[in-house]
Amino acid sequence: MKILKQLEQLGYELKVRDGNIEFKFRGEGANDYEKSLELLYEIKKRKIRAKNYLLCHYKQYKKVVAIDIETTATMPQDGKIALIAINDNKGSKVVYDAKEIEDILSDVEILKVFHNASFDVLWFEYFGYKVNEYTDTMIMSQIINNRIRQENSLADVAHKYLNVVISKQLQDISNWNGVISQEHEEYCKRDAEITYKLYFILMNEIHRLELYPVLDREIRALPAIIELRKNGIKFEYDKWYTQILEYEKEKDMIELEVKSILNDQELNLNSPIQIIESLNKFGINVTSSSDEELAKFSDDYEVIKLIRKYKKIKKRISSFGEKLKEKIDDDECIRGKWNLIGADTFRMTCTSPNLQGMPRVSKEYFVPRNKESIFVIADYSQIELRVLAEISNDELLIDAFKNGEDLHRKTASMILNKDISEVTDEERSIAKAANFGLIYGMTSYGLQKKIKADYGMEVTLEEAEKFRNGYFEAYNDVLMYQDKMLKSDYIETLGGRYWSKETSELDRGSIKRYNYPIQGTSAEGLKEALHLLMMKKYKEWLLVAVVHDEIVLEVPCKDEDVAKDILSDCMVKGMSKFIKKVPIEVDVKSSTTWDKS
DNA sequence: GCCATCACG
DNA sequence: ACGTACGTGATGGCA
Repeated sequence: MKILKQLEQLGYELKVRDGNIEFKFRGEGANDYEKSLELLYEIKKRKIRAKNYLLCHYKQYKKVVAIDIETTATMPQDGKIALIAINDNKGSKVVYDAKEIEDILSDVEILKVFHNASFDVLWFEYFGYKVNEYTDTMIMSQIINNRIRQENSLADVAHKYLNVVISKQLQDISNWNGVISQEHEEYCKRDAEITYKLYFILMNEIHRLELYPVLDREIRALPAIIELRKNGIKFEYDKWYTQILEYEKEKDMIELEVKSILNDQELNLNSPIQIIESLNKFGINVTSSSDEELAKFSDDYEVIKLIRKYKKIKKRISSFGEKLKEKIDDDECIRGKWNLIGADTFRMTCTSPNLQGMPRVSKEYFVPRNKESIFVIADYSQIELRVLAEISNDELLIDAFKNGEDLHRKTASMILNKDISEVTDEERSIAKAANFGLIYGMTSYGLQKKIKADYGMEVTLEEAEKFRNGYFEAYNDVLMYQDKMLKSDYIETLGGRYWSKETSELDRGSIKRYNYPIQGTSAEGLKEALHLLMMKKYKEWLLVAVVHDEIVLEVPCKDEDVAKDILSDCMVKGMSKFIKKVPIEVDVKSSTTWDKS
């Protein structure tokens, strides 16, 4: 038991429970993480059943290495791996061919550390090298600092924790010119060394802040991100383009019409300032050119309807027209740059292009890459409202979901004090706007505007106010939840993330505090689901898109039914890790396009 | 480079 | 009296 003694000295508390030895870092003491890993590996070798729920759960590695690669392009289909540096506690070396480290990459007893693993692992896997057991110092930094888009580059993190300044001079691919110099090798080696050092420092921080479960979940979700980047999704651009040309014609016609009605030939309909000016001159007192503002005048002026339509079509053409062509690879697939932690709430994001924001009308042009395959598409039913039910503990909300009621209809019936069967479709629409808006702090004025913009329905400010009051009278615990969030010093998700004085604080009194636990928990449940899916899916199934509450798989037609079962099962199980008080429901279907229909 | 706007959830 | 639901990414105008 000498080893256990040593672990105790390193700051770990030992407990024997159910025949297992559990370790927990006390938060003080030496906590030499590198040494602890060695000791734990010794224990594992001697077949002592040891379970360390904080350190690494069941994972103990015989060795840790950090790896950094330099590539000739940003995406693997456009280039190759030019240089690989690998570092362990004995120093670093450089190799040019991934083949030389193939055994290390696949060894499940060696932990590979990358800074931004989804980049490096994507490249290795694209060229046929399996990478088992890896982790990511960039993700650790994002989790520790609760900052997502800034200060997480290797240079930033190195500066913060190692107090070293590293130059980015050689980082730009365009400076490489295909020639690798001694300088490049040193640069690459240095990055691997820094990554190695950072791993142990950041791991200590993760334990100290009790964020290991959060890290573990993000790391387990990484393979899904790599899949998304690797696979891409097929897009029938030529067909979409003929549609775009139609939109173009329509847009030009509307533009002429608007100009003639407003008697303003110089008007640029893309300029908010000019629209406001021109409309004011015409006698319509808009204060902004946003759709919500224009909606107020839509019933009274034909020209407003035209402008609203123009803006919609213009958006499609400018953001999703010819610009998409350059994003399409030789195999007709679009590969977005998916980010695992893109939002402050830890939602995923996607850029160039943003595949999470494709317009509904374009979805029917996204198709499986061959005739023998089909999309299996699943999405959570009203997930944020279910998370709200769990967190707020609101009995009415919980009952509604337990009984499988139509929540919007129920909300309308509660507020209007009438039987569910008597609720009209219009009333249901208002309740729907209320359900989605009020939980994040919408005012009665905002509700009024939203109802007009989305459904074209007029309600007075008094009616909206009455609706709002009625909502919180009915769902009283939601009001309690919001009040608690405004005042609390500590805001948390159900998956273990938190905002506090020590990590990062959310503005006191800010209504975005309502949203963070809900959107954050939903994102955590989705990542748990993605992990399960990656374990359970057949290897020929392709993960092609993930949009916050929706997962799209591309599977051989013969697997259609089993894929539906597995996908919805994983989604339910993943989210149910956190949501216990209400059932999780998933709508699943198969389709020859991404169209929801 | 920032702002307003609008695509998605 | 004032401003008025959260989280993103991409675009065009404007300075």
